Amino acid sequence: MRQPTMRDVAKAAGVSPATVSRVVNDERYIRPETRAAVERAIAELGFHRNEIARTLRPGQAANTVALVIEDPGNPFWSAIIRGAEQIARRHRHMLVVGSTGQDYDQERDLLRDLVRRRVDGLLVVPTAHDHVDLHHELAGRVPMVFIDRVPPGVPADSVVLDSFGGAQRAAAHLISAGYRRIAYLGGDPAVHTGAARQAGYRQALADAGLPCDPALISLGNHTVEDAARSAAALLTAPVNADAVFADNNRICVGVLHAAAAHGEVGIAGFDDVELVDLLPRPVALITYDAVELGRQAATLLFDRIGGSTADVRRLVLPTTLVHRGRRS
Amino acid sequence: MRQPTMRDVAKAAGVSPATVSRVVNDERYIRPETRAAVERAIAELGFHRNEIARTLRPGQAANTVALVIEDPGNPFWSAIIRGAEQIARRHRHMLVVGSTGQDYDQERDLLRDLVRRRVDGLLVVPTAHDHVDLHHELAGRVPMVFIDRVPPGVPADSVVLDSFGGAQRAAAHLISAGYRRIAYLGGDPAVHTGAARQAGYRQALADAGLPCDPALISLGNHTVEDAARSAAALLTAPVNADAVFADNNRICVGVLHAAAAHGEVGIAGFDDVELVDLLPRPVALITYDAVELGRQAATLLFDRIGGSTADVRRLVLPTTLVHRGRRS
DNA sequence: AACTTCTCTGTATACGTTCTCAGAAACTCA
DNA sequence: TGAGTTTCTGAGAACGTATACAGAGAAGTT
Repeated sequence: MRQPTMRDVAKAAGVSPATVSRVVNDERYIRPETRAAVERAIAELGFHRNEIARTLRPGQAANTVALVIEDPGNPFWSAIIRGAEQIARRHRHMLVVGSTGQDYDQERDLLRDLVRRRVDGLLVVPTAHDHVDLHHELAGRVPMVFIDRVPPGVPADSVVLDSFGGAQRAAAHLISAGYRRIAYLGGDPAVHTGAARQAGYRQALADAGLPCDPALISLGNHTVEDAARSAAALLTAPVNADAVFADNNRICVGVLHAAAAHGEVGIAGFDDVELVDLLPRPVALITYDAVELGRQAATLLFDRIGGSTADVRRLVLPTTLVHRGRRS
Repeated sequence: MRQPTMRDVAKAAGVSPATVSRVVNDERYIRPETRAAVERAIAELGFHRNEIARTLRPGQAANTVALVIEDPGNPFWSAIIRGAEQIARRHRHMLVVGSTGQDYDQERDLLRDLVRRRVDGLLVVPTAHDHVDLHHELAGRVPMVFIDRVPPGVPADSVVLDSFGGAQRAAAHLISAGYRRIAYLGGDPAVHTGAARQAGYRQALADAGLPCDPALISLGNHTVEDAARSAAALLTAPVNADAVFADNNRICVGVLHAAAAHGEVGIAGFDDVELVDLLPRPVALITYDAVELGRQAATLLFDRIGGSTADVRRLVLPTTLVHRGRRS
């Protein structure tokens, strides 16, 4: 399956490879008959310019940016893909999506591989682990924008959500609805958003003068099933929580499953979740524009690729508290 | 931001570029001190081998396969991504994901771009339009496997779901539950799965001796909102459907929204949908292993990349009818 | 008519890597 | 000690493309 080259096209059209290159790049100064002959040869042979070889020339960009996320199955990340893709397309760049599955080794391999392939820029959701040295090293070699989480001390742009504010508002809502024993269900405590959201939750409790019972805090819930198990435990004796704040959409789904077996339970969560509005119970959710998150990050990236040397920028996107679900 | 090259490393280590290449590729016959010197220089300069240049050499594969899907936001496609990625990783290949958004022009541009970048193979969910010539042309140049939809007449492997059988079973279930005016809500009628599912639905009606009222058929529902509007119309006069079969997960969500405003409505749908099991109404769903779909397709692809010249293979994955939701 | 400018095309080189070839040094075995 | 083998390294040629340079012919200008 060897692909035809410009040399093959040149031979077929009876011209030099340089002329073929000129036709392909639509340059001036080509006799119409020559152009026609070359185009005929291209069509006949089914020639596709080898973009790999083209990129090798100095000054030729790969016209590719990469997005490294955790799991494309989560609607949060896939919305970011859509946003980033919109902007990449606008800049006539190809978007390569890779996923890490929360595994640092995979993130490292993937990022190295992308740099080796000389992508023009990287959009990265770092895994939890603080291997700042890798990010630091790469940030110096290729334009890079961090999404949702910011490795401390790495000089690169970033776009995150207002995790603290959102969580604080969600918890405050539960308090004002009369709940007093509000549990917090989180994922990996090393993830920065988790820390920020837990802090917001604590702040809301403190603002209301409520004590923060450590028994109400559950961390390390990585899957829907983890969260369902943890929530079930928290909602029964001896903890007896009367409400739950879910750190993210996966955890929220797990909590909803667990809560189905209980009566009155206050539920709030970070991230929007589809179909929650049809559930027979009220649920408060912190929502935001995830597509915009991807767009903003990509916009920052292309600004850097374009040569911007502005100071490091840290965007924080606002969140909104919405009320889903219905009183049954 | 020029990246250091092997030449730079060679100069820094006081050896020739060939020796650097040998160290990087971990070849035999290198003096330990030489190796150490080169490795020191690599670390010092932060050298990353240029994979682009490497791929240019004849016989060197890009070690990249691409997956072209419609929309990464739909859990159906993202599950396929996961499956394909598992297999790609196992074969030490990078997986590039591109999306077409159901737009044929984008699919064409994307596929051309991928071929130009000399990916080793393509996993493609073709858009609805029957531009078979493009697929035919590309299938001759690069190993290709079609997922979920099969362009007619293109000599390439494919993996699809048992759409006909699944739809038939779902419709038969609604009939056996006593419903008689069962509506069919579909998307783009040019999509092959849609045609197969509608055929399965009609077969079930025919098997039960039920007439097939054209007023019960609604096509062209591309979004959740489209489906909700269509379903609302079908469930009221003059059509007065008493049940709905939803062609895919997006449509099913729309139907669920519309049905919330009605009393007793029989609902069945193709694809699984999260949280449906917590809804206060029974819903029958046709489920399957979407991750396995991606795995099977990638496995076929790597088999071809490995040089297999077996006859064209067409895998059909089975589906299961499950009962979600609860009687309220 | 001589000169300049414009149009068109080919030759040759470079991009960063791998790999063949070849040569030098060190080791083995008679 | 001499011939053969193994270990190590460098020079140089590709891979497919883009481009600087040069050159030739045509057209325009003085």
